[in-house]
Amino acid sequence: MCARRRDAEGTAATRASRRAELLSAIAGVFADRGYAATTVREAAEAAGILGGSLYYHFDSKESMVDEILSTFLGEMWADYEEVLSSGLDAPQTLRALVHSSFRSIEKHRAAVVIYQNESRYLAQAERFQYLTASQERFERTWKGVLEQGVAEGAFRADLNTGLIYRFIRDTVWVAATWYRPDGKFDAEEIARQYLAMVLEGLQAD
Amino acid sequence: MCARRRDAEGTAATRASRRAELLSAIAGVFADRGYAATTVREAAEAAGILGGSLYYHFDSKESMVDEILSTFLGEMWADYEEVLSSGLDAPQTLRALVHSSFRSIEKHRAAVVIYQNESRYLAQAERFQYLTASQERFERTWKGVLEQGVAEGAFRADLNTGLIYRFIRDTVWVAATWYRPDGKFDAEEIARQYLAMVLEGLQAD
Amino acid sequence: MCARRRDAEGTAATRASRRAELLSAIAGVFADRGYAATTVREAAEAAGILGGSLYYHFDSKESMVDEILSTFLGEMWADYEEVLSSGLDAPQTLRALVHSSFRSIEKHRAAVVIYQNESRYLAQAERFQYLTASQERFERTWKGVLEQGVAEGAFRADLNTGLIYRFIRDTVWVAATWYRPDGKFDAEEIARQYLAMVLEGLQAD
Amino acid sequence: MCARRRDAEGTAATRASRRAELLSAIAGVFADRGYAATTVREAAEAAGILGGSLYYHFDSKESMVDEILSTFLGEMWADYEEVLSSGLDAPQTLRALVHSSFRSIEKHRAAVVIYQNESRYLAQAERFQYLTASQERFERTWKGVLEQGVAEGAFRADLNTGLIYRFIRDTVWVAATWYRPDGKFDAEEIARQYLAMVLEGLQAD
DNA sequence: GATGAATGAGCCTTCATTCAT
DNA sequence: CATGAATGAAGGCTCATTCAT
Repeated sequence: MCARRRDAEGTAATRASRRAELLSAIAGVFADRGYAATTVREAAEAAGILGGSLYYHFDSKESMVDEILSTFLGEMWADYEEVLSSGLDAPQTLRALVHSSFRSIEKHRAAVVIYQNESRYLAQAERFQYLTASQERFERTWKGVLEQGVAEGAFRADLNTGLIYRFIRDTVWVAATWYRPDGKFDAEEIARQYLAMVLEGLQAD
Repeated sequence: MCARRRDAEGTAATRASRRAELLSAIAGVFADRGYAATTVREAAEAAGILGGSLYYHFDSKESMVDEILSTFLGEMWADYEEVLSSGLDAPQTLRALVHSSFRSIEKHRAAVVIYQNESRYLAQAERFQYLTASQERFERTWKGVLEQGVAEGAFRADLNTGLIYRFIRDTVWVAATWYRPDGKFDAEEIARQYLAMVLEGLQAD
Repeated sequence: MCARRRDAEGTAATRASRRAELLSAIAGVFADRGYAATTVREAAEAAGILGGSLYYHFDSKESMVDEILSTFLGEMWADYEEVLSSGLDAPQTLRALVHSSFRSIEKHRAAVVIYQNESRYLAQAERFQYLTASQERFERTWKGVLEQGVAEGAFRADLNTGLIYRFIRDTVWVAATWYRPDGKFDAEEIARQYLAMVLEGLQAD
Repeated sequence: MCARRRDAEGTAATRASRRAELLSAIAGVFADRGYAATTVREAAEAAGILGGSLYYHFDSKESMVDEILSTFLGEMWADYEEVLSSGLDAPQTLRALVHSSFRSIEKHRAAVVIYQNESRYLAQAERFQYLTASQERFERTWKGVLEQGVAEGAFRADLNTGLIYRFIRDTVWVAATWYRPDGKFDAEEIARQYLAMVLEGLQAD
């Protein structure tokens, strides 16, 4: 059949899914080679089209990362919110957040890698102010949980929550760097082992 | 004496110290803005000279990072070797390595950040093969300590050493990202708290 | 038919002719100002586009000369081969080669000038090894003809063929330097006069 | 002895000979690698000093070639003048000029090569107008000899003197390109063979 | 006279972006 | 929607030149 197909669901849906398709391919290259080091041509090639053609779908290279990152952060915060509004105690919240984080990595690996590697650079631009905002919200959230846990007597009081927050934050997100969906462990198992180390310690008793 | 006098501190020494001076400034910008995102002009400006002048001292932008990274890795491994050849048991070794690492961060903060952020990109080039080699040596070293600890009965046997290695590696090095020499905690204190978390766990007993 | 129509003259042909068009303009400037002394911007300007645009068509400045020279040498050797395989005797071969050479100059003036002026410099690069090879083949060919002529008793035996070869080679190619297509003489006439001088001598009998 | 030597002939002479010494080394590199392609550093290295030091002796890179070329042309024209004012007939003059030219090549090989390769490029600058002037004087001189020879009945009348002049000019100077002082033939022998070819022809009688 | 560090203009090249088809 | 040719602003790097020592 020759006529260009007009999807039953209509143009809008088709269009959105095409975007998602393109963005997925693009996020992959951005993650693998770095945002700055990836040329638009390469990104386009990964998506199966030519450089110029990407500009039919996106305004600029920047708007590509933008959409990748904001989509990821949107979903991540939605998941986090669900956890935080469930009325769990501090240790349960911490466990749930860690699990949620590793699940995010599983689902948005490329986006997390980009977030991890390019945030600081991108955050210089006005447009990416939301990255800084997210960062701060992240810090408030986690420190809140840790402090609450200390207050509840569930977590040790002799450690600095600011420091511990940083350790946890880093380990969790950097995991995206080495996580492979086809590896030995799935997200749940990684989360479990991570929590065992962080909560109970490495030491044999 | 007839020959034109070469100062006792000598050309060689002067030159080397000038290099170190430049490199220190350059490492700072590379760490802050990213290697790829930093222009040679910017790096030079940070060193107080003009873009072209850097090429009197270095062959290329690449050779600048090269020197920054290899110097850092050289010193780091020298310190690691000292620890590893001291005949300590596994938990002591782990503690000593963590302390050594945070001390490295204190001394070579910029280099560590660069190492963290640019390694994967740089490692594509033949010239930076030593980064991959260092990475592998790092993995062997750490996994060795962890496995020995499990064998000695000092560490829990129910956790995967490969996973734990990664968690530790990431947290330690990523710390360079947020570490500020003038911050609340010095390297020793950070190492102590980190070890407390990792070895004894966050949970109050 | 569904596929977007690719004109019969086709993309390939269009592209090739565009290349040839650009190359012709570029060869002109390279010949006039020298390869090293010509900037890419100037070359582009001569082709009616901007500096950067040339890189859509060519990999590098070097690959531009490369294509110019190898195209010329390819055609020149094809013509030479035709002469050499015609079974002519030495004097006839010499005459035919000279005519062929001047015809080459007429057709590829710019390329010949470039060949003449830049060969030694370019030949330093691996990529231009074929220039040296061509040079050697050239020497073998011409000395062969001269020696055969001497053996046949057609040429004087008291002159050194190596020297004579060089005189002939130089004069022929350097002619590209002053040859103007709109000048008083065409390639055939120049060849005729040149042969008269070289074969019969300047001296009135 | 330590004190810097003050030559008996005094500073001026010493200075001049030092210049000549430097210039000779510089001319060598310019000839071998091309004027544009040779860096001042390389030229200086060939002279055994550092780049900056050359500027004590010369104003600029340009003034180095300038001095090389004008010195050569000065001597060459002096020799030519001697020939031209000797009252020889045309064939004898031609012979003498060719011999003089090959002797110039023998003595100023590097300068001749530079003259040959860079003239056209350099002549663009006001400062090198004398190259064009020399060229024109050269043409007048040679065409004069040829025309006189034709008038005297010594040279064939059926050849265009303009063309013949060019052939001779080119061959003679390009010889500098391949002439090696330690080669099989010296300047006199090369001149003899060249004249044999050009005057009597290649053809066996 | 010579050194070596620095300058700054300019070169080749890359690449995000545009736009006619 | 996609193509491919072109744009133009940098970017890394080179190099003639200067100058304090």
